[in-house]
Amino acid sequence: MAETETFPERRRGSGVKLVYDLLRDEILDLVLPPGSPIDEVQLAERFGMSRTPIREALVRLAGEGLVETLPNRSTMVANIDFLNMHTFFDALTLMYRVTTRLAASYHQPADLEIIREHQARFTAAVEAQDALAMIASNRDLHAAIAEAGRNPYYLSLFLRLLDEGRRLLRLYYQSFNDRLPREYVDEHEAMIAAIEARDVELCDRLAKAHADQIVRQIQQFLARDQRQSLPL
Amino acid sequence: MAETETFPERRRGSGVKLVYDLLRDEILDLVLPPGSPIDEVQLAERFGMSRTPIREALVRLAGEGLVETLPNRSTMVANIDFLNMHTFFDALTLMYRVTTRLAASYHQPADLEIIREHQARFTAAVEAQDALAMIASNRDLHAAIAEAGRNPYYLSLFLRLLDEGRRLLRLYYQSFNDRLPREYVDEHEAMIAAIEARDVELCDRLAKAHADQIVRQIQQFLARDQRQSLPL
DNA sequence: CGCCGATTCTTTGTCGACAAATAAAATGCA
DNA sequence: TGCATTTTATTTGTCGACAAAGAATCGGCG
Repeated sequence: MAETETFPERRRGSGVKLVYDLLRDEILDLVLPPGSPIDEVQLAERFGMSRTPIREALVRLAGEGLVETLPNRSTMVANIDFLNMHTFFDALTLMYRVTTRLAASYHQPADLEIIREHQARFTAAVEAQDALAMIASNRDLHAAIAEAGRNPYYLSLFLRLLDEGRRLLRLYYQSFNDRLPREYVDEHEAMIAAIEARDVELCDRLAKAHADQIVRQIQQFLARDQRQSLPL
Repeated sequence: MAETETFPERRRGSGVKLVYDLLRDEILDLVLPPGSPIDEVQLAERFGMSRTPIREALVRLAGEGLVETLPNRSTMVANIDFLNMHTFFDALTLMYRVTTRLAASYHQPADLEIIREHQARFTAAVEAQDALAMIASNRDLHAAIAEAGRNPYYLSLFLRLLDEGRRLLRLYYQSFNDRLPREYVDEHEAMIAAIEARDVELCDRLAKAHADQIVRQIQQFLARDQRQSLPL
């Protein structure tokens, strides 16, 4: 029997955010795998609230493409589009480059502190061989760099891509312990130093190399999967 | 007295889309100027439906940043952020370039037909000195080019930027008749030809030049406004 | 006359209920 | 038995109502 969650009295207006955040996490962590049906009444019972805030949370998630809603029919967790993965890689690489460049130009001292905190967490995760923590802190680090670039348009697209990537990496997180090496820590350090030095061109090169490496790694996973699923 | 609109019997589920599309148009056409308060019950009466679908449409619009919602307080049409306009120009220029490049690589014959249709409409608008039609068809043309590039991530960001730009251009649409010259028609023709020739680098240069010109034009408007609003 | 607190009023966030739309099950017919 | 059609069941989309949270108004006190 599933453990019953209990949600204490909450303030008016906090319901949607609660549901939204939790659902979003469960989707990105693959607790709710792609294609899972989402039942409104079931969620309403689980959170102890009416269907209205649930629906609002689902509408927001649909706006970000995390769930898909067929009219008059159930909404489900969005699938991962493996066929057009190259468009994802292309956009991800470009956003890596652009946000890092802008960070070099527009960062302020407080930004670097935040960036270094995330980098410290990433380093700790690598040393602890904690793949899930690596994925999370890596994402947070690059999000912080994008924030320092101060372009909300790039930031929102980048966050969307990073989250999609988070979901993708979770698929293979078991394989990460031996594949996310200390090398990544050094690459991050180099990028942070280049940002601090405000060296835009160096940032661009480092970001591109970093992105390429991540893309290559994911593609390895994908290729391995496709080989395994080949008909014999 | 305002003319009463009448909305005939509609199919279940079509309500939100109706409200969403109409509100969106009214916001982008500045019928609802930035900062306008949005009253749910008023909209509910106007459309002859309950507040529930209205709210869902507003949530979607908030997800795209077209309206801003303060908790427990009225939601209003999002303001135009004139202070950070450069981030908008930067992103717009990059998306012009990237989508045109991709169109050169990935377009198919049917895409070119659609693109040419929009270009024909744009040309007609220029000859008719119809500034509003110019703005609309110019947006549609570039959206079609982005579609031909087949990257949904770029496309969604680009659409958002184009719509924000549509709102911006409406501010100055009276000044357009003498400022959107035939030159733009020729630039479009050159871009379309470069796409057809699959010349990626040429597309990049043309797109950048085109974007720069549009940015310069908007900046002229902005500068003129700021001069007029200078304290004397 | 002006400032502060209580009261009213407006608007939002949430709820439970109902009806339409579709899927699933049951029934009839060949 | 297999297929088409009706019936039931499930789930969504919409509604009207109510209560909480601010904003505006009013009244009291200095």
